[in-house]
Amino acid sequence: MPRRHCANQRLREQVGRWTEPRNVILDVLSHSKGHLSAKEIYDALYITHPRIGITTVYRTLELFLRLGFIQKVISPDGEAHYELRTEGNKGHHHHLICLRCGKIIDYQDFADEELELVKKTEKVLTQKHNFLILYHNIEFLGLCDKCRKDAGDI
Amino acid sequence: MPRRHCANQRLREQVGRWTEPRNVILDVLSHSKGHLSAKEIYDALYITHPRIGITTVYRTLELFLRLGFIQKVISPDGEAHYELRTEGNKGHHHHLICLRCGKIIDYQDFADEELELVKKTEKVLTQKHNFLILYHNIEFLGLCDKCRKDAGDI
DNA sequence: ATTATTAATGAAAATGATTATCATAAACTT
DNA sequence: AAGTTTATGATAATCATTTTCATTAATAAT
Repeated sequence: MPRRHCANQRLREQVGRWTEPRNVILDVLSHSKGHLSAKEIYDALYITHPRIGITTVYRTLELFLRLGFIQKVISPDGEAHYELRTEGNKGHHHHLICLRCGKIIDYQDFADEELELVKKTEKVLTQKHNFLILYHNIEFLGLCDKCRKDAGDI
Repeated sequence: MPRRHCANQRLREQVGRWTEPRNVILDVLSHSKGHLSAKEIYDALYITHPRIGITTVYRTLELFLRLGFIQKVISPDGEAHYELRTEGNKGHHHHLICLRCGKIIDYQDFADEELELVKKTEKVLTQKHNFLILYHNIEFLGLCDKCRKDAGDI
């Protein structure tokens, strides 16, 4: 388990045993900027750790999700992609998703208002629906630069 | 094809033939508030139109999506749900999604700022990434009222 | 340290949503 | 009414994700 987390009692309990596969999978996630699918993680792993099965990748991603280490983004075709969540609000970003090729672009240049608005909205919703909000996704869907050009056949 | 659309030349071309299945599927969508999965639509149909196959449901949803009649929301487990898109901004809403049971709650009480902010953000993003934004999703993920209570076993 | 206990792993099979195939049927055209 | 084209639906294929279960590795107990 990453050093910054192992002091956290609640996490320690949920984690159970911190194993090599978990270590390596976290490593792959932290050394790639993108939003990796389970398959992509498995492939990246396979080079150095061919013994690690894709089942473990799925199980580990589920664990990391529960622990809040990562975030899940589902692309338009329904495939799940995962990315590391950064500490605090540093690195927090939203997504631009291309409906044609599935490309995911991050953007981070929020207006200051954006964060405030989200906070405010969360508060209202929490009260009104008694919903415990853990995180949010904001995504803009459309066509990316490339696909705009060769999108005659949509 | 719904009367308000049949004057639209571009739509007419994309639609081709307006058939009974398409009519019925649109009907199911417009008579339910929720976010229906393909299976749910198929089941609803089956009572009155057992001859309509689930393949047609999928194909028709894809068509409606292309035409902009409906919107696709993918739940945390990756299953797609579809809902009618309303004219203009009436009925525009965002989602609260429960990570445990997958329940989707709509909310519509935006701050006025929300719409403005979205517009502003869209403009910035369009310019910066040359991305054509068609629509956006804002969703808050967490635990719903019910699941908060019996969530001991997460 | 060694053994016992328990949790994590991985191979293989199962699941389940979505897509592709293709022969048939329905809708338009002439 | 006959011919042409498009949509349909049954079936099979695909593909991401889950389940199952025997094996292995990590922690606890001795």
